[in-house]
Amino acid sequence: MTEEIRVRYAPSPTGHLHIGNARTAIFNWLFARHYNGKFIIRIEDTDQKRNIADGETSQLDNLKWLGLDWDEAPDFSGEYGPYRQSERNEQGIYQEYIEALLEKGLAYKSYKTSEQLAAEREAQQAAKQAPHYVYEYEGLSNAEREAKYADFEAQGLKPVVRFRVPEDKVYAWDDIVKGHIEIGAKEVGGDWVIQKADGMPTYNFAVVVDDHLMAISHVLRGDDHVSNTPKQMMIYEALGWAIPKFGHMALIINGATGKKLSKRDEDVLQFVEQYRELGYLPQAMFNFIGLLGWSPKGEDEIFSVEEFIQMFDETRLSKANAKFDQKKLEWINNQWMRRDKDKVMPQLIGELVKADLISQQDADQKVEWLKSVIDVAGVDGIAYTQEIVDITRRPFFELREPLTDEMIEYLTSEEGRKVFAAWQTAYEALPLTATAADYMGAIRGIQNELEIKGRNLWNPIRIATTHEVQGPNLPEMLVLLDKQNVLQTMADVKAKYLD
RNA sequence: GGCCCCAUGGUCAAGUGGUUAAGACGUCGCGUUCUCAGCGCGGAAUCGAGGGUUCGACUCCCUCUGGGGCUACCA
Repeated sequence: MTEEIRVRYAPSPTGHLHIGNARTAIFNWLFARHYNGKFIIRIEDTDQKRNIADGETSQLDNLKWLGLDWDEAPDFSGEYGPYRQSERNEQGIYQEYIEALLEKGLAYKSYKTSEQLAAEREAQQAAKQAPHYVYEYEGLSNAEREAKYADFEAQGLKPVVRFRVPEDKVYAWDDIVKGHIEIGAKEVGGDWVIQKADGMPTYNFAVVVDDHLMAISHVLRGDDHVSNTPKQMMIYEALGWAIPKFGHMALIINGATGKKLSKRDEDVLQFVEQYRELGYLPQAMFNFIGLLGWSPKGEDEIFSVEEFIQMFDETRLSKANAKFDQKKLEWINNQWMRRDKDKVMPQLIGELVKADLISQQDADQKVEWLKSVIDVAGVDGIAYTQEIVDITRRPFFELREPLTDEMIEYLTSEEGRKVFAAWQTAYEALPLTATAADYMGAIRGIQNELEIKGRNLWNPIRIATTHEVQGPNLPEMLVLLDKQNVLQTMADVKAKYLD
């Protein structure tokens, strides 16, 4: 490739950053970074009704969080700005080309009302025809058409501008991911709107003007844009512009519904922000998304962003839709948490504070203790940082109360009582400086003395000290627990269940 | 309905005419162990169907089936 690679991610600020959008952004970014090209962000905010206030900032913020950066964007304009379509519209950029098309007779003004349009469509459907726009000025001369315009204007109607589709043509391109595709012009549904009644350009028109003016070389986007491509090619052709290379990536699908992941699917967390809040790591999200619809050469699964850049190869993009696999995401995140344990530690501690298990002040003072607690509880088995709360809550921060029937049974059985008594004595006798090995020694001592082992030995001890029958390695936990508290806990258990 | 795309285990997928059809997630079993997690070992599980082409098809072609996308004054 000789010309400069310039790709873009062009979100509309109608919501927060969705997994599907994030993937489009990531692959475009990888494409740019791998080939030393430019990555541009353009905001497509031509639907004023659907724009939401923090849509743009939220999208950019989450993109940044994922580790992306950009060469040109609304917040630090490059030489092809502005990068917001609303601003470009204000500058008359689209208007200029709409007028050019109007002048050449390649587009025209249409005054049909939405009621008329709906009626036409209904009639067509009733007649089992594909919905299709009906050109209203057939056979009229320019002057006659202008006269009609004036008529409609006099009635106070606002026009849209429609592109006159050359229906006998076939639009074909070699798609970067799907290969050769061709679609007949008559399939686009007739003359389509390029400028809305409010003066805003439509997506399919603006995207062409902007991609051309911004010198975009490759357009990598979702499969759902395939049928837009012929419309866009018409505009390139009508304006005499070179057509960029297109690549249409397979979509991400909701495993439950089998449909394109939609913002309305509530069974799947699908905003990057939601994962961020649960404590997924950005490099894990990137890793997971980067493997969705793309596969590397070897057998590894865990890659850094740098490795992705280095490995990127657009020919390995998958043509088949991929289901979103939450379990795999969890596994990948787990791998990253373990790999970057030290880096994740502050975040893990933060979760405990957020969950009110400990105050910020105490947390600051007891950092080393917290690290040990987290270490003993085990990061190895959790999917995301927020889960650290559940696995450390008991017995490090609060005891289960009351005991379950199963626990009471372990405790009050004949063997249980013996173990409890022996353990109470042994524990009291151990010094404050006792190590995990010392605790283990004491427990083994009881085992030998009473000839009780396994659960019948361990469960009464666990219950007496932690109110649990399961949890991390007990000797290691005991080191971290406050001796006075544990003694008190044992005394309480004894008074309540054993006396 | 029309047009377009897709099709390897439950999921992500490698594979580009000759392979024992990789690997990962998940799942199941065994082991380690007081339990959970982890770790180790092992197992089950895939080429949607039918026709061709070929000495030989998961790989190429056709048909069918199934799935998905689009079909707006949304992007």
